[in-house]
Amino acid sequence: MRSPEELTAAFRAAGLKVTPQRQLLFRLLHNNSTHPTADSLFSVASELMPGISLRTVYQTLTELAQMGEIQSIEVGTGSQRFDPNVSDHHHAVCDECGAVHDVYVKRTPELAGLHGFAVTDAHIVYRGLCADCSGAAR
Amino acid sequence: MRSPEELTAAFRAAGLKVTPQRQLLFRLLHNNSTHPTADSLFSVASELMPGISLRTVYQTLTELAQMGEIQSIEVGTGSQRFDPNVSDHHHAVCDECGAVHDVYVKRTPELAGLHGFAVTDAHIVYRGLCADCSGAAR
DNA sequence: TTATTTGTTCTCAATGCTTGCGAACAAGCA
DNA sequence: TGCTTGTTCGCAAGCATTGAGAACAAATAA
Repeated sequence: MRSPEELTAAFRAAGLKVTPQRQLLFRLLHNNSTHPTADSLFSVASELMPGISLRTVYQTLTELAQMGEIQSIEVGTGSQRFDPNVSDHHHAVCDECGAVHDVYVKRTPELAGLHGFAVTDAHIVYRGLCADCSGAAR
Repeated sequence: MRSPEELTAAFRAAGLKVTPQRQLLFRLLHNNSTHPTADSLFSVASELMPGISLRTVYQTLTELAQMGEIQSIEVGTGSQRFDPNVSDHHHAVCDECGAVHDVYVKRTPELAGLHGFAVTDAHIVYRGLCADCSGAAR
């Protein structure tokens, strides 16, 4: 996604208002590679802005997703996750700690054995253990 | 998954009881390639066995999944889907009608750009329009 | 600076999906 | 047939997410 400054301009250009809540979320999402859930963002946001509503977090995330600034992903962890990285990539989910990592793949395989399906998107979810969890202790 | 008869034997062998509810679900799942949700199975089951509980459907599906007879998949349609096809395959979801089709892929791409992640599973979800929806009229 | 408009935030309730719990029940075996 | 133990059912609770409406504040014009 674009920088908080650019988003501010983009929101205004779109006739949307730039509120402190939105600016906070812009900042929390910028360069954020943790693939946060709405709730985890809400937790962090609440510390910086007590009183902010979970509803507002959801709403802003939805808007950003509609604008194409972030993408909403579903990796089987029960709740939506949001990713400010909107380049074409995939995800690796650690079964141990739940961490989600970005993965780049040379070429997504063409589907086989199915005729007439017009693919517009393909998303791969890898599962396993991340470096931290598969490594050392435990 | 195995046939209703084999499942019956397997359940008994595992010390589990074979109830009419379970037998019905075995039959409804056998050769079922619709990737049903718990609720859609419940609807069909209810017509054949009025009074069956959605709770029982969930429970039996969970057991079958734990036994490895079916797999629970999550393709971003809001609810879990169950697939009696437990071979190594992937899924194509129609954005129009929601249908889920099985897809076989020659080789899942190795992940790149991420070090130390030990992959145990990879699942690809394709999105687009199925033959029925991308084809003719609409 | 103030007033006005219009989009935003917040609270609360409601939804959809899934699971926990406990009482009534029935399959399987002696 | 009777007993034991797993099963079913109904209901409530849990979590994630969304809808609705009143109070509010950003943006713009006066």
